[in-house]
Amino acid sequence: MKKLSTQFYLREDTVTIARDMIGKLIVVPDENGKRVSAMIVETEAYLGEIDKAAHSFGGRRTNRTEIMYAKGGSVYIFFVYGMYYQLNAVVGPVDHPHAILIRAVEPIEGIETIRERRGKMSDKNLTSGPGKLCIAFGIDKTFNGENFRGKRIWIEDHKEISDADIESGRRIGIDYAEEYAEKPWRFWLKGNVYVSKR
DNA sequence: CAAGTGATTAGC
DNA sequence: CTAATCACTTGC
Repeated sequence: MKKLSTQFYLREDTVTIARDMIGKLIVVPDENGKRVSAMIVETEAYLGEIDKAAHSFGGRRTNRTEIMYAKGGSVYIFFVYGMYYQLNAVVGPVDHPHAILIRAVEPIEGIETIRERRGKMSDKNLTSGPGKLCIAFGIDKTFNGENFRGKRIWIEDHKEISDADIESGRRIGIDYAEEYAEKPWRFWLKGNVYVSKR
């Protein structure tokens, strides 16, 4: 399968990109170069300047958010709650600080490696949340600033998903964002068991 | 259901 | 400098 084009990430309609990422395959080779991959089943769009839930709201530009201002296709990793990393794809042109949070994936290749990294955990809990999938892929702060067409991590075409199989709704864990907390900018694959609970 | 954990940020 | 907050997970 082939890596998604730069063009895919450079579009300015962040919500559409979030929807289009459902069904794509994330690949992160392990320490031996073996493919570990998973299909994206849940995403959330964060619309930079205008979105109170986004780290870059109001054009906020700090060490952490700097990478959101880079070119679409860049990898944005941040750390929350003192223990977990979150994987995001920066989208849009330079100085357009939008990003897509990858919230849940379904393991496809290298499941044994994923099970090992996750410890004694039921299969359904392997990658069904943004912090979980980072552990499953071995993603940490050093991935921040990488590119989704690079060697450590990339996204490939995998499966076409029709609109009938996609649901959308409000985003999770951003109740502080007032009117933006209600925006239906979360997308998931209908009925998939790896979609995060809550 | 609530604790845990530490980077990040805003506010002095 | 200090204190509050946080795009979550797990084990009780």
